[in-house]
Amino acid sequence: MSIYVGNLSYDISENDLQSVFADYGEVKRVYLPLDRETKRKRGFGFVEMSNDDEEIKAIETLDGAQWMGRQIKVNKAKPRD
DNA sequence: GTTGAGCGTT
Repeated sequence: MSIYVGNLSYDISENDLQSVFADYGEVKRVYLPLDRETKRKRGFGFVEMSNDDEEIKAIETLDGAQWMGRQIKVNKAKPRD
């Protein structure tokens, strides 16, 4: 299972994301997709935790939280197609 | 500023 994190500042890094979610459990993977052509950040990212319960807890706690001056959105991510 | 990649046979 993976987590979708939206409404992020374009100024954050994968390390920033990892730091936030690491507070709820071990972060297995973090990914900030860049625009395939411009290489610029798209304002959202993905996080995977080692433990699903901690992952759910992180989603519930961080969704709608104020972070870097923005109210972030956190949800269970959909698998890629 | 809201759902990731690549051009390959795991």
